[in-house]
This record gives sequence, C-alpha cells and structure tokens, in this order.
Amino acid sequence: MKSLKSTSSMTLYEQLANTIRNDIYEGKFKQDERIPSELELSDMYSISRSTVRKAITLLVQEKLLVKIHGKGTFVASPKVVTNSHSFLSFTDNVKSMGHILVTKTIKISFQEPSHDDIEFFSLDESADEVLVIERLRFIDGIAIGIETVHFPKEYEFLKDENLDKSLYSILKDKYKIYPSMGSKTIEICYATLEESTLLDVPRGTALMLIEDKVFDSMNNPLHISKQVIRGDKFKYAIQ
Amino acid sequence: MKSLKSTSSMTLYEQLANTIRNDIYEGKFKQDERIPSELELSDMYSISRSTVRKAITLLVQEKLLVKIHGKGTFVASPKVVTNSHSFLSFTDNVKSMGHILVTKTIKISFQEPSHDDIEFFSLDESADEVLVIERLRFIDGIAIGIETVHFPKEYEFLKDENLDKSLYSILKDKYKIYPSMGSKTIEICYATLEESTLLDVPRGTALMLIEDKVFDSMNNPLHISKQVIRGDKFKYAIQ
DNA sequence: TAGTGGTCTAGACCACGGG
DNA sequence: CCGTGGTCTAGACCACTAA
Repeated sequence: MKSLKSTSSMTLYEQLANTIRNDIYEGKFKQDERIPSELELSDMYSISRSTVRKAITLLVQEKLLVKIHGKGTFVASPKVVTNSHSFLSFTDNVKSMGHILVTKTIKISFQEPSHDDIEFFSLDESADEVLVIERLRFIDGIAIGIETVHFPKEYEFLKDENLDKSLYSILKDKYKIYPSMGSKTIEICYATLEESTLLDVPRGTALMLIEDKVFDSMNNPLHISKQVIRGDKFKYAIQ
Repeated sequence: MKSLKSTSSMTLYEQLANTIRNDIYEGKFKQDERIPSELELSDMYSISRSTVRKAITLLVQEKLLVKIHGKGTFVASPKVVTNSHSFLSFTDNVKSMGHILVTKTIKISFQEPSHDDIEFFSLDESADEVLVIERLRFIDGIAIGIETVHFPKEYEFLKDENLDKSLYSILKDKYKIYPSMGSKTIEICYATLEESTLLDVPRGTALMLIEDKVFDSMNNPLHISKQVIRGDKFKYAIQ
C-alpha cells in the first residue's frame, strides 16, 4: 500500500494527481493503457473514492487521462496542449489524434521595437531593443507555422535556454512566471518569400495570422506573439 | 422552496446549473452580485451540498461565476456572450468607431440537415428539415460577410420576424431565449462563385470561415452559424 | 465569531460495458 | 452477471474573510 501524507501542504487529490502524472511520464502507465479503477486507487492509497475522482478529474482536464463509462480510465494517446494559447489549440480537420509536434528555433536576435512593442511594453522611444525569437513548428514532420515572439529586454536570459521545448514550461518551472492571455486577433495574410520557403507553399498563399498579447500573472506585459499558420490543413478552435 | 425533478433525464446538478444560468441571463442575479451560498442553495432546492458544488463548478468553468474563498460565489463581470459571436467582434484594422452595420436577409428556406446538424441537434436521420437563414452583412455600405444560420424546425416562427435586425435581440426580447456560446472554429476558405458575387471579390479569394455552435441558457442546442468574411479589410478579435 | 468556500469521508444506488 | 465510472447524500473538519 502506497501512502500520501495528510500533513503535506498539498491536498490529497493534488498529491495523487502528481503521483499518477509522474507514473505516466515515467512509463509505469503506458499510452492507451487502463489505470487502476477508482476503487483500487482508493484502496491503494487509503483515501476515499471522491478524492480519487477529484484527482482523476484534474488529469482528465489536462488531457492526460480519458474516462470511459463502464470500462475504466485510460492514459490518453496524444499529449501536448494544456495552454489555450499554445500552438496545438490548432486541431487538424481530420480530428486527429497522436500527432507529433516539433519546434525548431530559427533565429534569436535583438531588434528595434515596433510600434506595437513600444505601446504594449511601455518602452521609451528608441530606447531598448526587444528580444525576438523565431521558431518553426512542425506537426508530423510538416512545417505548419512560424512563430515570432517579442520579449522586453529583461527576458534576455531566455536566449541561453533550449527553446525547442515549450517556452511556457521554461518560464513556469525555472522562473516562476505564469502567462495569462491578454488579447488575441486572427486575420488573413499572404505568404512572403521567406514564409513560403519555410512553409513550403507558393508565395502569396493565404495564411492565418494570429497575434497574441500576453501578460504574466502579475499583469505585467510579457510578450507579443505572432503566429503565421498554413490554413489549408488546420483550423483554429476556440475553447 | 424551489424544486428539481429527480425523474428528469437531466442530472440534478445539470438542472441546477441551467436554473442558475437562466437566472443570470434573466437578470435575477446581476453582474458582480453574490449568489446564494452553497448551503442556502442546498436548502432551497433540497439537494446535497456536493451536488450544488458540482453545478457551480460547471458555471465557473463557463466563466459565468467566480468563487472567492471565505466570501462567496459571484456573477462574473465581463459578460461577452452577446458580443463574442456577434458580428461586430469584427473590428476593422483602423480601430473603427462609428461604422454603420447593415444586415440584409437573402434567403430563408428549409433544407435537409447536414451531418453537423444531425449531430448537434440530435435529429433523427432524415426526419426533420432545418430552418436556414442566409444574411448578407454590410459595414459602411461594403458587403463584408455572409452569415448562414441553421435552426432546428421548432424555430420556424423566426421566418415571420424581421431578420434585418439582430437575431439575438428578437430571441431575447420576444421569446426569452438566451444564447450562450458553445464552440467556435476559425479557418480559411476560398470564395465560391456565389460568395464572390455577393462580396464583390474575385472567385477563389481567401476568406475567413467562422463556425459557431450555440446553446441556449437551458443548454439546449440553439443553432449552428457559419460566417464567411472578407479577410482583406477586417480582422477577428477575441475577448 | 459567524459565514463562506475547500477538502475529505463512507456509503448508497444507477448506467454502461463486456463476458 | 460483475466491474467500471456517474450521481448523490449527510456529515465532518479546515481555511479564509469580515465584522
């Protein structure tokens, strides 16, 4: 029998959720595999079934688990996502599962702030430069979007990180910075020469341009992100 | 003491959530106002506190309510609903003010339900037809979008209304039906012959296709709306 | 201190899936 | 039929807010 500590600062359901989440990441529970039933978990950890259910609810919301009435609770097949402004709120038209998302950093540079940057970050005119990170996104090996993120100069430290991972997990885990959405706009644009090369589409192809202005949890401006996305294979789902 | 029916096909927490959601839309609970405490609701409806909590959880997830530990549960302030799927969440690039929006009804008809209609409205295969309303939208005299709305047959009465006004104000004022957002997707499509004529753009021009699935305040499917929008002059703003 | 939401328990019965 | 998750109850104690 495993045990959770009621003396912990964490709630029992958080501890259990963490344990199960860890078991999934460590491969103890594998993809599409059934995890122990609610009653079994309740016995294993000597906690009530309601508490088990609450823990599982969390992991279902994180899309790590899927419940099937009458059958059991299973480790979900795909992953990623979690963030409403993360890349994979793009879902492909074929309602696919199990896609592989890869990010490749193209360029990190300092640039003159744009008009938008000056306004959003409240910069002094022509004072600081902004950190610009350009990344190319692949789904199942196909380049499907280019993301350009502008940070104020204080975030210089990001250039020493491995940006091929999730930006947000780095900010969250190492720097305790929690992004929260400000505004989002979606419009149509047409592939420039560079974009058409990177995305392997004809120049002038219609693309979706998604601009996010993101604040941190203290409501300070965090970054502006512009994503240019191939519109032929993907559509954008809100909520 | 109000009552919920355990004989209903709906669960008690769904019924309570619907009741509270309706009370909010009807203005019985106003913005930023405290709703009755969990214990009070539990007494009012003679159901357990857990069930009350589950209902409230739903509405918190819908962002209709906000809970504050030690203080109470409050009606959330920023109510988007009417706006989030209304046409004017389209704002022009020039940060518009004082634009003139005109709606012209093109066609009202009954059609075979699409696959989406059957699923969303839970129709019997090939049983009822759906009411289809097509409207053309103008801003400052320029045709900028075509909206096609599918309603189940019960909403037949709409065809006798003046649809050149806001559909939602008709539903709200005359029929006490309050729309609340389900899901929204945005993708790129290309102008058909008819669309290119109505919108005065070359055939094949890239357009934004926005699909909304909308429920009423009792969580019944209300309609599916597809808007095709000229992407050259307008962008879509979320929140 | 009184009242609120947050956590947790132990147990009941129901609805679904598969042998 | 059994085992699964889904709903619901009645009650306990804790943590936070405000007077």
